[in-house]
Amino acid sequence: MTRKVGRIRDVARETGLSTATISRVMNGAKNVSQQTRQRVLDACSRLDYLPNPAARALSTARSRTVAAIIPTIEHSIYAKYIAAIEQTLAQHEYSLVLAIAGANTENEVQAARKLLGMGAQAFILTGAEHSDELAKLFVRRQVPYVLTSIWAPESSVPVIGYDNHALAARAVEYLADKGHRNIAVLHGPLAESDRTRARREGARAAAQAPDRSEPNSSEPHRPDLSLGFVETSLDVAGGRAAIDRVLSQPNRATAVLCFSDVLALGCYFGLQDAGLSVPSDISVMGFDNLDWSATVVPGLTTIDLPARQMGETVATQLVSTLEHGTPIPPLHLDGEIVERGSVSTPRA
Amino acid sequence: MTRKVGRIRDVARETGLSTATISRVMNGAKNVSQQTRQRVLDACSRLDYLPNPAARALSTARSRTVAAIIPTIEHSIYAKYIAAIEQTLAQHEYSLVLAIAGANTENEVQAARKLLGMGAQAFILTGAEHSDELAKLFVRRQVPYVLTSIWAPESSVPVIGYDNHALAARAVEYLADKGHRNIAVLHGPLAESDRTRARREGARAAAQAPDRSEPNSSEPHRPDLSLGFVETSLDVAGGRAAIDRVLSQPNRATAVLCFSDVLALGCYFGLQDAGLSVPSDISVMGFDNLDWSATVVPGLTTIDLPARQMGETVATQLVSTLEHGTPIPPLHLDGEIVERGSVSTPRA
DNA sequence: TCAAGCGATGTAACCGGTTACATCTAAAGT
DNA sequence: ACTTTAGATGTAACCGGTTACATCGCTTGA
Repeated sequence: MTRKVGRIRDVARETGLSTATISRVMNGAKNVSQQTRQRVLDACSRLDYLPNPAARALSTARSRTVAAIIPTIEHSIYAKYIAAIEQTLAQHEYSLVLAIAGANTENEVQAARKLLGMGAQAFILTGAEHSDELAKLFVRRQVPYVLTSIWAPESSVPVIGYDNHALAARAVEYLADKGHRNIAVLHGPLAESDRTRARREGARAAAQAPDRSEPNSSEPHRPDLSLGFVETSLDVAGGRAAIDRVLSQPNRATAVLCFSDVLALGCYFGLQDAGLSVPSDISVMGFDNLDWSATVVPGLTTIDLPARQMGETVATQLVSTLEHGTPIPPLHLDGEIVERGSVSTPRA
Repeated sequence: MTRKVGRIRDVARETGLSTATISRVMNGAKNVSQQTRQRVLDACSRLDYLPNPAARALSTARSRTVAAIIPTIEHSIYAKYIAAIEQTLAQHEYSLVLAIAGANTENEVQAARKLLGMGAQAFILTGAEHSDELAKLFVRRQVPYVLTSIWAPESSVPVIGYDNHALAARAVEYLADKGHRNIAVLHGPLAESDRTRARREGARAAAQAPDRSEPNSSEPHRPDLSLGFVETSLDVAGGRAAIDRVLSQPNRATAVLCFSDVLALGCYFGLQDAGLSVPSDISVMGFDNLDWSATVVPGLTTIDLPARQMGETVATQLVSTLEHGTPIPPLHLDGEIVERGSVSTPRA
């Protein structure tokens, strides 16, 4: 039985060179004659040689692997983000190893251990809330990691993301500016996501902020703003169930702010069922700007989260830390309101 | 400067044992005394020792890593599938490395090369169409791989998936049984997906099949069935654009079969815009059974694809090949029509 | 003509585990 | 009492690369 796969020695034998030279060619070292290089490359393709990654990783102490631990992949916003990370890493010849940990911080630690034991050189986490043990694990091993999808400039760990608190506040202000005074806020399970909690706090803060309008303005004062929060499951069905609760409340909201476009889609169908139309009967605003939110009828006014950009940035930064030791600066990515047809001024 | 991370030697020194014994404990070999085992485990946690994966992979020639190359992740159906793979692999202490190759077979070969060069021990591919070079690569290295999301029992490579041709045919038959004779079929780019082409062929075959109904039945004959295909982009916007084309045709279809729920959602909004209602004016049928398809109004009648089950099965099979050399049998997973409210008999 | 310098290549130690084989001890069998 | 056997542990070769250092030959300048 012959060897399954060529080793560097085979290439060395084939070319009559030493393994050192082969290695130099494979790694693009410059001090190899053009002629030798070509001879080696020919032999490599003839033998279908590919360097053994484990051996390479062992002697260089580098695996070219980055790990991401995410709560779930079954949410388009994460999918977009993961795709961006993967593509960017691929450009640098790095691979992405994925772990899906749910919202459980214990799972996360276990996943991290597994991924470390698989050779991950850096970690991408989501959100602010993690087990202390996780941080210890990374620090002890000097593994770089970054927190994403949040913004916390004061954090001692690099953070790359958007400010959920501020964006939610901006959304509330936007609705208030449109004249809404009674706003229902729909969101996913609070216990599972610090980002959701940050958004909720941001919305609350905006509602309680002093009026920004001109002192003598005839506009009603912002402090009149009343917010009702509804917690539901983070999917279309959750949005649909939640809107029913909103509609059954005595003093009905004139606008619904959903902390995910997915919830907003659920609202659309719930409202359609109830015979109400958006935005003339009730305004709906989303969060995420998923790819379909421009297509629904009416187009969904929402907050565009820079998911793709976040993925690219994180990957780029991590690669440059790994290659050159560059420290990772905290990076704030801005979201923006994209106005479409689902929000109007409330009817008189 | 002290060592960053403990090595097996450190544990050996700490416990006064040899590295062989430590290794035995780490790998759960049975011929170690209970007492020694405990001593080692204590030392490991004291030193925060984790075996170096590269060293381990090098000497065992096993990386505990499985690669999946998928066309895109930004499609819920893939997300579900990937999640299932990851979870199943995790249960067996394997990791998933992901590459997103688009529809390009050249990309795929490159990705495979990269993943091999990263230590992937097995591959999960999507669809039937791949570069010959890819197969050569795997065969030469004796890397097991399986084709998914399709069904091709005669294939020489293990296949685990559903039969796109048959399912599409079943969908057409279902609509025909409901009385539809003029059906529009919406699908994504043909060039990008052999699965789409298989579905299209299946639909065509069903339309041309001899009538299955009773010889003396008063039902019109199946051969009267007329099918119109519309190619569009595989997203909600594509569905919406396509339905406009369908509506503008002279002899309007009474039912629209979408080869993805995502397209169906686009149809819903397009039809809403056109003032038509589902299913009384026109029936809509999907493909995928995404999580929201039960929630839209009316509920979407669609074909449930066993994405989760497929992911679990593939992962399980691959692990057992890697661990015990079990050959992978071709596995056919069935989809099923889930009836909801979006299809009715055409109006007289 | 010769030393210095440089580019191309070879030698061999090393990365951190695994494991076949050797060794040792103590219990069991005769 | 003496061999056999089995269980626990140690020794050291090996996995397949990388790379510091050594070597060699040729060019260059004094």
